[in-house]
Amino acid sequence: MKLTGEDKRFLELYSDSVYEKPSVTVDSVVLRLKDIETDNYRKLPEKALQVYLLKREYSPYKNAYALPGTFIDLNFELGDTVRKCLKSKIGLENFYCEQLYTFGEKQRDPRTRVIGVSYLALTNSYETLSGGDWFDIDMKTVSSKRKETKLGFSMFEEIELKLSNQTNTLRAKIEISIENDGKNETKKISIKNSDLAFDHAKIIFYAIKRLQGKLEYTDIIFHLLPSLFTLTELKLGYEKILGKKLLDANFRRKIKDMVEPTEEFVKDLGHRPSQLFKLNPLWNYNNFD
Amino acid sequence: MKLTGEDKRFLELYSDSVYEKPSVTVDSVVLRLKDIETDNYRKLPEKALQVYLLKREYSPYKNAYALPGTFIDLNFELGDTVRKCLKSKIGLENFYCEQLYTFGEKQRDPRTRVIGVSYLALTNSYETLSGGDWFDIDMKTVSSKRKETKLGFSMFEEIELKLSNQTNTLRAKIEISIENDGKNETKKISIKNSDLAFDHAKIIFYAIKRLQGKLEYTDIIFHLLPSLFTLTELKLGYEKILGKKLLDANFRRKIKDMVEPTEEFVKDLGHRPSQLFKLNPLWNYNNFD
DNA sequence: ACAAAAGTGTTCCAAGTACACCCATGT
DNA sequence: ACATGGGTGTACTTGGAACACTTTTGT
Repeated sequence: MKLTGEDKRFLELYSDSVYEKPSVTVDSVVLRLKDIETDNYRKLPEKALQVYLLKREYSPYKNAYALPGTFIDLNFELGDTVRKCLKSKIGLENFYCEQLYTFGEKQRDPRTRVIGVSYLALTNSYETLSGGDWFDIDMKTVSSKRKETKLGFSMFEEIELKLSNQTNTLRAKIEISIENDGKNETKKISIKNSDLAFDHAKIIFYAIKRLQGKLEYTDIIFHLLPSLFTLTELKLGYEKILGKKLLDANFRRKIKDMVEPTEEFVKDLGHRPSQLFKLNPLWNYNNFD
Repeated sequence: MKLTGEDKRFLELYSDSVYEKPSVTVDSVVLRLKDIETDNYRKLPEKALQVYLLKREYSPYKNAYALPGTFIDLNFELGDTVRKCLKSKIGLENFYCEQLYTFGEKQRDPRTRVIGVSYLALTNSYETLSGGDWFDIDMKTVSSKRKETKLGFSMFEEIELKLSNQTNTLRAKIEISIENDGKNETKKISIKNSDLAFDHAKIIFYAIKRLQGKLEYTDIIFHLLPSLFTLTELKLGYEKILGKKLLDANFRRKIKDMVEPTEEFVKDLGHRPSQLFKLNPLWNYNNFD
């Protein structure tokens, strides 16, 4: 809608300094699927889902690991801020990016009120990043209780998030509690004993859940794979992200329309050469994100 | 993670006034499914999907319709701000609420840089709200072009959003363009000729898409229906939101596990009495939102 | 020969699609 | 009687699940 003359006069006089404002940051969960080579010449490399974290240089949470993020600059769009931040802080340039969730809890940053707009960033290249470290992600449910009540139910789930590499292991526990009284349902997600700075363990948790959810009905996984891949490689990616084994024959049928065979094969592997595939760009899904 | 002694000393000295901060608002898309009675004594009422909008009292966009929203108060959680805002501005108290998306375009508010955290709010009561008006939502694709290119495709879609009641009709056009070059895909969503204030037409569009998406795999629709309902009423709700007809027998099978029959029936309707159902609180889905 | 992965075929079962049909009611 | 919605059954098709099996390669 166009501004009226009255609006323009109003805007000339407008001053927004009267309201106290929060700080706003963008934080990115940068993920990749990394090949983990084995010594057996026949074995294919396994895939590891990894997140890139930076060790904080300053208080608060000095020396703790955190997501790459920055306070926003009022002259940049949010998406551009994410790209600029990842390029300058860790050297990442080509990646897929989507908005994840906005965290605004009063106590999430001890400095001041900070609204954190989080982003999911996926990369398929192995370009060397700087300033931080990749961590293998291992997330599993350690307990899950469900109790039927008179009118509804209550549920309590504990999830352990373990981020590790050769030198560090970071842990966090995520607790999800759901109360349903037959009429209203309340869901609380809280972090306990996190080794990460701020609420970043929770943001990573949201990112993994988003990735798992979208895996099923979008082509999002291809942002984590090289442009040419074997079907087994694709399957290993699915399995790692979903945390469960898939049956080969069924998997191939299921993703058949999403991919296109190429003329290339991978050889010299001690087993039958495997055909390389690429994403079929004509495949589409009817969902909106 | 716990704060260290160093963190505590740092925080005592911390002043955040050096950074220029944006304003942050919360805006809510309040939706309901309203029965539209007909004069034929046999006919069931149709359902209309409606959104509640307020006429702006001040510049900018004075007299234009807008979503209920407010600048955030640093002493309240975001969700509490939404509840407080909707209670005080329109008198809505019981509703389902989930975060939708955060809009941050530089030019979305002519006053200053405003980060808008939007929420989807659903109500199933017909309580009288004040200060604004309900508008029937009618959204349809008016054109859709898809062109295959050498390596990928490009798509352009125009969607018309029409919001109307007895006294007003508001329109907006949403344009979606997707460019896929086989490697990267960029998607742009822009509004043209919106009769609504700010980018609120776009936010409503996002809300409808979210609702449509979650309809298929969650029990979200029950937040728009009374606690007791007939299966036809439920089906009319699905049809209205999805914008397509469903087959009765199949629909009943599909939602069979989600609902529980009660002992009550609706009579005096000029046709066979219909059994009233309620949501089965034990039904659950494995998805995360 | 054999280990490892590539790739196909078959059977069973669950779920979606389309449609025909009967039931119950107030006017 | 009839219009209207309530409700069931059935035949067909599609897609997932489970599993057995063959092919191809480097060492």
